[in-house]
Amino acid sequence: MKNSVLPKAYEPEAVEEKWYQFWEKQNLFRADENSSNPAYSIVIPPPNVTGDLHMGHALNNTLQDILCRYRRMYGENVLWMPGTDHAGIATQNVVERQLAEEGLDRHQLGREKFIERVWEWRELYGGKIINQLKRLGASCDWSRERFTMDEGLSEAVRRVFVSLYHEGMIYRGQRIINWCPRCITALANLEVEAEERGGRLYHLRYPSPDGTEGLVVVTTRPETMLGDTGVAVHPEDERYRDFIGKKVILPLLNRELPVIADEYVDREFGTGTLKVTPAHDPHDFEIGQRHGLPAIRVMDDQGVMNEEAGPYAGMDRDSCRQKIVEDLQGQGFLVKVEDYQHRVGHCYRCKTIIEPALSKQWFVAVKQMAEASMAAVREGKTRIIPEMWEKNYFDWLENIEDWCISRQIWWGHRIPAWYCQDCDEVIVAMEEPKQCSRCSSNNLIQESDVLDTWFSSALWPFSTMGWPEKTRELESFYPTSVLVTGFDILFFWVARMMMMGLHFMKEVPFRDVYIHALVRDAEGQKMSKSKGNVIDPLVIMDHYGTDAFRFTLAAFAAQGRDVRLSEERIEGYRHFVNKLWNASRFTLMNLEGVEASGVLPEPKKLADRWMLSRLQEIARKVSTALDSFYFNEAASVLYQFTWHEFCDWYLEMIKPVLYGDNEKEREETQQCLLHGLSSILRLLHPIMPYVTEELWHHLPGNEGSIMVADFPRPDETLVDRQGEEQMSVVMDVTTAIRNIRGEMNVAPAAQVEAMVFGPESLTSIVMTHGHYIEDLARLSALGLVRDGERPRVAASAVVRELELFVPLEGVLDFKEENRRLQKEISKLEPELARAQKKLTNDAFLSRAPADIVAKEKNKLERLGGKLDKLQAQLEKLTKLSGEG
RNA sequence: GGGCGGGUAACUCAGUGGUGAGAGUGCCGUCCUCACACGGCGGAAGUCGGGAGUUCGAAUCUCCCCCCGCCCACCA
Repeated sequence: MKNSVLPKAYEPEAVEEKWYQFWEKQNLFRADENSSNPAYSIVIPPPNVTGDLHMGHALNNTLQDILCRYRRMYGENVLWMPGTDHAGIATQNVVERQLAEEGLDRHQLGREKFIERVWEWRELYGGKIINQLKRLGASCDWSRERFTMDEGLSEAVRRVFVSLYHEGMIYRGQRIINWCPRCITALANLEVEAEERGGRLYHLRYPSPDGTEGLVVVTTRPETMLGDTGVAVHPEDERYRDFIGKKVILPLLNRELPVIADEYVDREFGTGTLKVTPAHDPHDFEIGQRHGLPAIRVMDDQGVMNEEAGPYAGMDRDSCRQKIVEDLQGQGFLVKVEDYQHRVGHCYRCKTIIEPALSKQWFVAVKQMAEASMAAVREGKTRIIPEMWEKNYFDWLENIEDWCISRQIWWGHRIPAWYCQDCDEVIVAMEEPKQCSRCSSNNLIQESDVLDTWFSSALWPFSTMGWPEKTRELESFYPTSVLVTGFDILFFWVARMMMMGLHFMKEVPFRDVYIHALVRDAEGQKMSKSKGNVIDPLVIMDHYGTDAFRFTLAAFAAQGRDVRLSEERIEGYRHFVNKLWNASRFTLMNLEGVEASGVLPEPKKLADRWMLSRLQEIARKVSTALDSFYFNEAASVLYQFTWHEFCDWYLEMIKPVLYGDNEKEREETQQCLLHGLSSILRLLHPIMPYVTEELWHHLPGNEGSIMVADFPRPDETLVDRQGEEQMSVVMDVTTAIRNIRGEMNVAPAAQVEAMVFGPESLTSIVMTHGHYIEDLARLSALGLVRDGERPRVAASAVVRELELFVPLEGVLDFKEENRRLQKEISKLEPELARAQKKLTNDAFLSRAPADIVAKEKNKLERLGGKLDKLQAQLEKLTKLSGEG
């Protein structure tokens, strides 16, 4: 055996880091904003700086990387814009937790020191996820890496805020918002997760001032009664007609509450009366507005009852609820308590129960922008793929409400608004004003709130490219080609980028939005730390190699489905990487002295013709698949071809030529082999960058990176239908003989003879290319028989119209052969019956398209012929065994 | 309450246009044949969740039902 430069098995750890450094050093990820090549751009969904690479990132970025590498190899000018998100609340929480471990809280530090501390934290840990992305092979243009809080992006944020404010689309208003008493901030509606909970429905009696029974109201949150300023009934509710306009007494606080009539009240629910708490419920707030009821906030920002709560002041909301229920019961106001399932809002960052509360906040009026965003998709300016997500997108935008963008945290973009302490003027500006624009006072205080983290994310496609400057980047790369993301942030991010992009760039931010699945564990559960079912991508990469991992993700990324990751599957694809490795090893062992000629000789041998022809079909399929985001299709086509056509058939078929001494033939085949392998490597590179790069450099004639090699395009001149047809006969005959050998327990090393009988069109193929069959089926000879000369004692088979015989004089097990033929026949019969039934059906004959009928007739004939032959073979066998 | 996705071989999943049910893993048999045992060759294995309908023909289209998962929603 010749020596090989390659080890026997692929060792990922030995090559991955080397090639990543090579790519970076060669500057291959760099996009050229001045290039004249067609541009292809993707902005990364910026991972949180707090983040560790998880399966979601791994899938998301693998898919992006596949697209980018593929397009680059097609000669396009690819920009993959990377960066990270400051992730306001999430990051602040992480650093606060760290402080807590030191026995500190942020208030002790003060705002400035705390922010410094977060920046420090970011310096230390913020790069982690970037390095993990590199490990994954991500070919981002790192020279352009951005952070949502860096100088340029912060300016873009201010510019957008100021502009929207002056357009009247950002305003400040007193509203019921969602308040997280743990994060101590307002949240947008989207940031509240409703969860089904087992709660209680309390029936409370509010007596009349004259001491009579009054009204019974129902509530799930009895502590809010302290903020009640009225009781509402339906105007047409006969039961309560006499109460309207009168008063009832609020127990415990003995406040008089007006009874009002409002159509919002549902007569069917509970008792048909509604306690109105304008400061702690959005509907109540509206009712209060309609009827001029005061709004009394009874809780502070931390969820502790305030002075308005009278005797309950200072209690947290939970113990207050308990105490109130106790007191009401003690005083006879608690009528009844029922168990009640209902949905309760939780903070999406810390899972604390949300408190709806009246508060002055900043809002974006989004209706107009939402309309434009819907129109853009409706008009096809942006495609959402798979299409089913369009519906969700439209539904959300249709029902959208103004977006609360102010957060009472410290980490984030501080709202560029200043309040004059002397005249209450509000000044919104890019830079800090020197004095009040109305009263010239210089006693100005900046708004302490920061912006929702998603506000800056919404600008990502253009802020990362230098907006508001008119940059070459924007000119070349905006709108971006595609956005690749999970459906969990369709509303948070995608819809908002559409709004902002359309508003400020007057153009959609992306042509396509590809929505991929969520990664779950093998049981279909969402991976989470608390469930302990997290599979760490880094561990997987250590264990199986990055390429096997990426291939698995691609193979799993069927559209519109969850991805259930199983390690077994990854292991399977590690085997595939190894298979590719060994195919290359084999190739290299047999290419000694071969120079890459660059020109493929016209292939003459069937194996070469066939392989090259198939390769064109594969190249076509892979491109089509990647163009339409069918990553799994690309992966499976490549897997199938590489393993089961190239390795199993082609490599086996060319061995005699490679080992033989016909130099001319050998050289020709060597060139074809080299071309085949080289093409496979290039086709696989977007999915498996490392192993393909490593192997690429071992092949003769390759100087630079495979990253900049041409992606194979189908070459019509290499398509050889006739060759494929001939090969298919050769393969079928080979398989049939192998089947006989296997089933009849012929020793693998033993050589047998085989002969065929049939029409010349087929026998000529078999005889011309018989050497392949002889070799692959281990035959000592392959011959023709004439009619009437069929061998007596032989195992037999039928391939198309060919009868095939393997004489086994003396060793033929008649029983076994009988069983084998019966099996073949029984496989055929139902199929044949189906075809017969169809063809005797007048309706089928008259209504089905002619080509379908023809096809069916053809099938019947084919199967019928085959069956006849098999039966004849069986008969003969039976007769023979009777004699024997 | 509204909507979406899924239920195909023991397991995990493909099946994009209606016309002969596929892959990987696992399983059985066999072979350590000079690229690869992370391998080769051969084999077994599915009433395509249930029911009805449309059609010449349905895993695929329509309707109903069951089960699983998800999203949205202001009945206190």
